[in-house]
Amino acid sequence: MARTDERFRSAYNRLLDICSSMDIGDQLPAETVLAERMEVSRTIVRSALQKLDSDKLIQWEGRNKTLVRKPQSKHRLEAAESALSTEELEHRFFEWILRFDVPAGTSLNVAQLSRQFGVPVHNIQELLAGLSRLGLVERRPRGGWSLLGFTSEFAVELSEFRMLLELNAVRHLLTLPPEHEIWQRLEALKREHEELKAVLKDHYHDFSLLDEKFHSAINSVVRNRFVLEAQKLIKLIFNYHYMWDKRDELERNAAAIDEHLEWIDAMLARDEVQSEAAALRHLRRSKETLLQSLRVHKFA
Amino acid sequence: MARTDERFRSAYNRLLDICSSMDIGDQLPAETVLAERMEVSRTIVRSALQKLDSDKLIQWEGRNKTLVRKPQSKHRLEAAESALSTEELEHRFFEWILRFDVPAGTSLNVAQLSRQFGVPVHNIQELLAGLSRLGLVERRPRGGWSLLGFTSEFAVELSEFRMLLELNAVRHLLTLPPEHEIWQRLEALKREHEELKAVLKDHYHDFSLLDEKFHSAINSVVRNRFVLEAQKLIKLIFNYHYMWDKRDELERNAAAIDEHLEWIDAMLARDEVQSEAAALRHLRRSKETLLQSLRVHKFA
DNA sequence: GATTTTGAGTTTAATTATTAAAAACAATAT
DNA sequence: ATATTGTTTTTAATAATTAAACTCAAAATC
Repeated sequence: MARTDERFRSAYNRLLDICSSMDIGDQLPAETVLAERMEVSRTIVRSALQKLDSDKLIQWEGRNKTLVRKPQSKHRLEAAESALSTEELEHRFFEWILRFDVPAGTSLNVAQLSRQFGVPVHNIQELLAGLSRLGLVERRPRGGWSLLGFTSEFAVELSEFRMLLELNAVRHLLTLPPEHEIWQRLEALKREHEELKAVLKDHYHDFSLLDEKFHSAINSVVRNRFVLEAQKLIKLIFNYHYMWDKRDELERNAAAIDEHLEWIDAMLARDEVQSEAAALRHLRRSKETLLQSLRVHKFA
Repeated sequence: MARTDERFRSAYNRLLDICSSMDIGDQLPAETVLAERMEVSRTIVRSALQKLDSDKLIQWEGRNKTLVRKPQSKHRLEAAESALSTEELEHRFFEWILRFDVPAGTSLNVAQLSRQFGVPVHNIQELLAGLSRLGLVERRPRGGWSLLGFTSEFAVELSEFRMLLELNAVRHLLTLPPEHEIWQRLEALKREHEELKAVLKDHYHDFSLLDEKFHSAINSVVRNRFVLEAQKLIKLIFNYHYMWDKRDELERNAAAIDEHLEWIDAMLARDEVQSEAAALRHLRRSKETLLQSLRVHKFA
């Protein structure tokens, strides 16, 4: 068979809803109106009307579409569970790779991944084609794909790229006028860091959320689609590593909070040199942590 | 039907060549050896051998494959002209967009592009899936794709991203030791710029090549897959604009050469402040040129 | 008579089915 | 033992298929 009639099914159900809100004997609006309202083509509207007619829910003659009886729940068509969206698929793919430490060089095959994630082969193809542009996977000469990423070189390069982007964000941030909302956000973040620091022993798990919030704030001052796209990947990878590298979590988070605070203070003082220095210190340590967690996993 | 037997046909022809270079009564090598030499799977080798056998060109019994008679040109299978490679396709796609000023928001349809470029639908799908990751195209809700890029915002963001990357490269370059090969390359580039400047009136078209060479040299000191990937796109777009924006080409190139020379001199003098300033001056003007050429094309 | 709406036919595109090709495995000959 | 072949299984590219969108002419309504 060819494409699914999922679009038809959901449109039909929406049409039932429209019928429900009408009285028996009322006329349904014109095909074009329905098509517009339901955001589908007239073709779908017509086939849905046809089904309503043959199910004796409406009487359809020319442009008269009279509601004969109110639809009941038994009339609804069950919608096939919607497949994962592109973003969900991507998320689950990374989750799989990071959680199971799928090693670089692993050959990926489309059919197997398609089964594993319960999505059409097509979607996997597109995902891989996209990731190949980020240098994460590679098409092998005689068909098939091969996972490249998540070697330590990858982590180093990603970290360095992250430094590049965040240092740029910091430089840009320091040129913003005092009335810019970022300064308030930084003040708030400073308070949140101090609050968490006070109760860290019992809440050190909360840091990863605060960490993301902080870095997002810094990066938010740069509006650039290329930077944004890169940050998506960076966030994903760093976050996953935070999630399961549990060694010395308390100590690491305590150190990170102090580094953040230094960094925030330097920015609030509009001190360019100190800000960059503090940013570098934190980003370098972050890179080391990522690298170390990769090593630990490799030899675990 | 499913996939073409193009691979088989070309393998068969190559096998005929091998037979031609042998004498009647000779034995063909083992299947694995043939497969390796011809860079195809044994499956193909075996089906080609089968055809040779049934065409009475060889006698095949177990591991004896005896050449019975020499193949003639009539035995050759005609091969379908080979399709474009992924990179060629990408190149031609950008060429089309930039040359015909395909406006942002244009709906792209896979079947039509497939015909236009003479490649299977499949390849177009993959190309678009990849480009969607760069924010150049977008999948539309009701199927199909839509071109996003090449608005002036895109040009601005691309230019700014380029600045970010090249300034980073400059900073990194200045930390390299005197024995690094980049310094010789810069000296050579300086000479080339001066030579071209002397004869610019008659050879101003040669600048775009030198320009690419110069920027590639600067960027070559950064080894990072994300940076590299971004630079591919940047190079492509800037180069195309150079290619057909012919207004004031002589003046623009003369100015650019002077900017490059200032920049090179500052780097050779290991002057960090001057290098960055010169780089910024050139990159800012470059951005303006790109923007202007976009405007001109839009209202032409 | 102009406009809206419908009917029918055509085109486009997503997905499945199919087949070529590759890979894996097992058996046999050297 | 090792090299080679025979067989089976798996994978991936593409053609066929069908849902959905689009187009245009005819008919109905105002």
